[in-house]
Amino acid sequence: MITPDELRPIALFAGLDVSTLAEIARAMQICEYRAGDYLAYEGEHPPGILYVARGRVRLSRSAADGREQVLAMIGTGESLHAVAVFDQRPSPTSARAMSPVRCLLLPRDQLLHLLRHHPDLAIAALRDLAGQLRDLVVLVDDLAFRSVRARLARQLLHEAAEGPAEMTQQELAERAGTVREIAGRALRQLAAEGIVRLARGRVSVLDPARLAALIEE
Amino acid sequence: MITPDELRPIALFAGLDVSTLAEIARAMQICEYRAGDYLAYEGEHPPGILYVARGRVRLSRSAADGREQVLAMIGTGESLHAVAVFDQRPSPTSARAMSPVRCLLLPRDQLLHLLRHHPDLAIAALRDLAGQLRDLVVLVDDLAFRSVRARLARQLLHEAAEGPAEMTQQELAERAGTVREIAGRALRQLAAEGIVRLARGRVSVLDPARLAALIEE
DNA sequence: TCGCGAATGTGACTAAAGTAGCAGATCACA
DNA sequence: TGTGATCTGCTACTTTAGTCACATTCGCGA
Repeated sequence: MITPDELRPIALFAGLDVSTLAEIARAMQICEYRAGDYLAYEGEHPPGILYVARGRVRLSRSAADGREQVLAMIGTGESLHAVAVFDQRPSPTSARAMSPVRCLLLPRDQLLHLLRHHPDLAIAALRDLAGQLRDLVVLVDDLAFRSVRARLARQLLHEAAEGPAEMTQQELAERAGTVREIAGRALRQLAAEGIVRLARGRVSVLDPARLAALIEE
Repeated sequence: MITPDELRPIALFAGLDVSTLAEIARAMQICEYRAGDYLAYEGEHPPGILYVARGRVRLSRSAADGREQVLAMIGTGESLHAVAVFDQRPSPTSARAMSPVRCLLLPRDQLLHLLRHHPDLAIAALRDLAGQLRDLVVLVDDLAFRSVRARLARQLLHEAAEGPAEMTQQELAERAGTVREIAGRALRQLAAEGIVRLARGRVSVLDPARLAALIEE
């Protein structure tokens, strides 16, 4: 059983009254995943929207030859599967838990029912999708115009905003849309320039300002 | 003055009753543009959603060095500016008329008012945004995994579905996310292989099947 | 503390795409 | 009809990123 309190971290539901929250809570189911589990694969038809209550999920798209491009990292309070649920076509992305993940599933029918009776919720959902669209435009911009070095800089700034980024060079490479060797070389150069410090499974940003400047070539 | 009839081509409004259509029509304003005009630039705050009633609009994103990546071509019945209108941040894209364009502007306030009172409209808008998101995922996939040749093949198939594609190599290059010289080379090779025929300002597809095969490497 | 697996470091090579520069073709329109 | 602008063709060169094949290092549990 889900309590309305558990809906609090989900931005979409902020500002709803208690009885509506209770109604939503009743419609939802809990899904738990271990780190590494796939929540869903490309091409599937998800049963409803998933809201992440705890943990981080990686949305990605894979090529025939096994390469993988990370599209977004979904954190607490954010949603998954909106695209496929709203247009009722196969999901364009795979989703994988990068840590232990707790999700709340809102089945499609119940979602539509809620949207019909709570216009503010629909408008909040529109804002949410608009944000996802904006993020993807930035990704396209990155892939079309920027070098690996610049993309790495963006990832590092984003990931190491507070405290060092705890991730392998492999993972960092995939987020930046490149391969391990290239990411490693770029990182070592950044380290040589005194912009970052490297350790096994960790990158610390020493000079955020210069890193930010690198994003714009 | 806009008549409800003019709203017919806009898929989003299909299925609404006549009085609602009249209400929407009253709230809208007509905007006309000549081929080549910019409807809006990156970073602006659009006053509302634009629906294309006639013509084609190119959404693009430009780099500091002048390169341009086409994000989408918007045709009759489709919408513009949804992202910025819903999340109230600067528009992430520029929009340019590629032919004489007639648009209907629905100001933000009126849009929100309509959405609040017509839940089906909100759900249709969510479906619309979901479709845009799906298209962008395909674009990311293209940029991350496919060669210029494959991207060109996709553009050609899409654009020359019926009749030859009437566009310059420059325009084709921008849609495929590359530069003129590279697109030209790839086109000449396709021509040598008998897959397309080239003429000034025009590309005819001779062998759609082989072209389709090229998309998957 | 041994050893294994994961993570990282490196160099040589290849491929793809972008850059530069210019010539020739074609079109629109004065 | 000619003339400037636009579009296209072509070659040589540079850069960036990806591939391959190993060597090395580190951390942790047996």
